[in-house]
Amino acid sequence: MDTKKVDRRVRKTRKQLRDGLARLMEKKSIRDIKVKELVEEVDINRSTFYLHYSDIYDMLSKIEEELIEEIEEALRQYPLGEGRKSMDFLCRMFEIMEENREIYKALCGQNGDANFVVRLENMVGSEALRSLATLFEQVPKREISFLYAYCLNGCLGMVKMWLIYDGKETPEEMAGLMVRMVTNTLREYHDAQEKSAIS
Amino acid sequence: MDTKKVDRRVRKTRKQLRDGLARLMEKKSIRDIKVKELVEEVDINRSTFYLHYSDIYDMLSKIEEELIEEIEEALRQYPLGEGRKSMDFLCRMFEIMEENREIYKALCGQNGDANFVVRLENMVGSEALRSLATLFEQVPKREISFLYAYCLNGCLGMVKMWLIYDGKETPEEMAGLMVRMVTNTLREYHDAQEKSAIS
DNA sequence: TTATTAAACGACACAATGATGAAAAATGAA
DNA sequence: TTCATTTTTCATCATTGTGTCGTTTAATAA
Repeated sequence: MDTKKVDRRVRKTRKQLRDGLARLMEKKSIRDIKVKELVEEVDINRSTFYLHYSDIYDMLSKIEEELIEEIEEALRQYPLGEGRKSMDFLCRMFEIMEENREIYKALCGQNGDANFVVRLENMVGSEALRSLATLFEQVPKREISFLYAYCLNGCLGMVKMWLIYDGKETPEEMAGLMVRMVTNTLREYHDAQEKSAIS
Repeated sequence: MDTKKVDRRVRKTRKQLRDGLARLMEKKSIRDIKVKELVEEVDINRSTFYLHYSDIYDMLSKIEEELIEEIEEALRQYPLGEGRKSMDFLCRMFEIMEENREIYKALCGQNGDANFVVRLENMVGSEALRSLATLFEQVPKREISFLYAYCLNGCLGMVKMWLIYDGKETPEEMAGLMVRMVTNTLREYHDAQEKSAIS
């Protein structure tokens, strides 16, 4: 990584700002966190903030970018395909989220950023459910998008629940539970497929 | 209703402001809509805005309040219980959302308000899934909250999909599809229940 | 040690906010 | 229609946060 190449001072201030933002987001909505407030929280000159970000939302979106990137890397590492691979990815995803639980909690919670959730959804969704593509062939065209939305948002709901209520479940347990949920939802179509395979 | 009791001027300005906000929200995120901008959009004096709302977010939350209230009324009208009642409520809910599709789209979409979605979720969720309480008895305690989160967020995902992509499905079709999805998800537990009833 | 780079500092014009009091306009009730 | 009431408008003001700059100070990598 180019992590080592960045000036220590830059690393330090970015970390301070990021931690400070997470701290402030626990207390209040991002909508009324001011640049001035943040730099006072972490005791950094306001000019310095503008050296790194153009405003609070720019900063937020750059943090989100890093988080998304981390998940994308996991997707590359465990390219989805057959069952086992999906589990591996999901486990890794929950691990990543556990490591950054505070910021994920803030972003996915009540005062969170709907945009971030949508981005997560699109990225994971388009990949994660691709492995179930064959199942979807049995679904009537008109229903596909709703079935897709149902499963995807359902999974995201589980993630949110786990994040926000500080769930003690291990990444493995969560991944297993999630796969079971989706499997149940798709069983109807799965059964139909088996039937048509027999006849 | 006290709708008639409010001064015509007040009704007029509130409506202007509300429509103007919806118009602005199509173009940009609520986060950078300014009071000044809104009052210029609808050609109303800035002081007048402050006569009604303390700021843009106060205005938004009051609009949300009205929307929530409308759904709550539907819940009172069709108190959930057994199957048929749930369908009636869901149909009515989709009707309400269809009538206000633009504002719902804005609030539930990418630039939407996470807080509003959470409120919808809590209200509908706590009521709508109560009717399935008996089914949930069969679910292991540890899994209940995740099953709940999965179903609830899955349903919400369907709603969002329908709103955002201007789904042409009728409220009845959507309600039916939604019930089917949840039923499928719960089938595993439902079957277990039947088995245990036999043994 | 030294050249480079980042952070701090002070200053600036600017935009939006929120509040105020008084004048003008619209309204509902008689 | 008239009139008292209420809302909206208007001009003004102090306040706060924004974004940008040039300079100085300090930390860093080599």
